[in-house]
Amino acid sequence: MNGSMWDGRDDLADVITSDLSRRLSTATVLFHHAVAERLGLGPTDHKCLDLLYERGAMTGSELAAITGLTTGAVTGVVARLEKARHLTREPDPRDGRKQILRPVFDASPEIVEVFGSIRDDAAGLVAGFDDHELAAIAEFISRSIDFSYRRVAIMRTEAISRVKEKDHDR
Amino acid sequence: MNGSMWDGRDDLADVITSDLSRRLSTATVLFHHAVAERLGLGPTDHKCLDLLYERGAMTGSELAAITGLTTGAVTGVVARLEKARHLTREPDPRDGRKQILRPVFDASPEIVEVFGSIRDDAAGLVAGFDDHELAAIAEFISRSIDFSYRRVAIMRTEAISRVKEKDHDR
DNA sequence: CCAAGTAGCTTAGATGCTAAGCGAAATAGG
DNA sequence: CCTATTTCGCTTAGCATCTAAGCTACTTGG
Repeated sequence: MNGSMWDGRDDLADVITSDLSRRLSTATVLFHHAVAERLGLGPTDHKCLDLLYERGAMTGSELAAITGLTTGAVTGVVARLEKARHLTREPDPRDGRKQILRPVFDASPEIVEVFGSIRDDAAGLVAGFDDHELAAIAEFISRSIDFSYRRVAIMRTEAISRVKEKDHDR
Repeated sequence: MNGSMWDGRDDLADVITSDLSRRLSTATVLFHHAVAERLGLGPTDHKCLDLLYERGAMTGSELAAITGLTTGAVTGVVARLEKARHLTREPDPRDGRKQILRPVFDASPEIVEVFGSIRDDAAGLVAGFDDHELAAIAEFISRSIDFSYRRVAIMRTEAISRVKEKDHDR
């Protein structure tokens, strides 16, 4: 239960990939949901907004493709986020069908308060590590990000080829 | 966009806490949701099941406290997970009101297939790191888990003291 | 035994997602 | 230039799931 009783070599690697990463995943999902509630957003809205912050402006159909939502759901997400002033919509000058969704960065005092406090706390995550250790951590996180998106893509394509196989033991 | 062009000391720490952790968070949420869909579960059901796997058997009210769900929502979650054979319910011999929710570990071939493939892929996450680097990574993940649960607890208590302040610009 | 607290379930209402289909705009082919 | 196809975002109907409130059953303390 404490965090400092590992001994072996490959054991530690296994602990990271099997146990720690899984626990971090669950904790992250809970955290993400709590932040969404704190901001008055649903989890889906928060997820979409995060993607807009990370990747910059994009269209609704891109957002649907990344999140796996239908375009109908994205319409609702965009309408709520726009009403709450978290994004703006502009028509694409080169394609009249598209609308460019642009995240609003001049955050409200509400958001500054929440994330300011979080950011201060987050400094403790990297306290005491030297450059070499930080580089290893950064590399691990980068690989984890790639891993997640890679597996999401694989699961989506599997889902397509699996089509419909429902009512399997009702 | 590539993952190997950092130079400074504290810059790297900032990149980890501000940028990389956030991107990992978003990727993790998408991943978690995709796994849930792959298993035929909703995101909430999957989150609860993960908690049961991690922490072992618990009661419904504990699950509600950890996830922030109402007890009514937990009732629905438990009913669905039980029907899908992901958990069993036993009455608590010492308290007739409680029901002990026990996760089922003899997973279906479905689950073995999904997570077997994922586990093989995950081995690449730690490839090439030495013991020292792995220890740093493990420590960082442990801190991140603690961080997430700590901030969730803080946000929940803030939400209580904030009570009702709705309809703020409809 | 009775009062108060706790655990889980039920109900009503609201929200948000999917699936299917629409019109408008861009592209391809003749 | 003109039509056919594709793509984009929106609308609608239906459904799943969450919250809030109240209920019953059980436990605990006087």
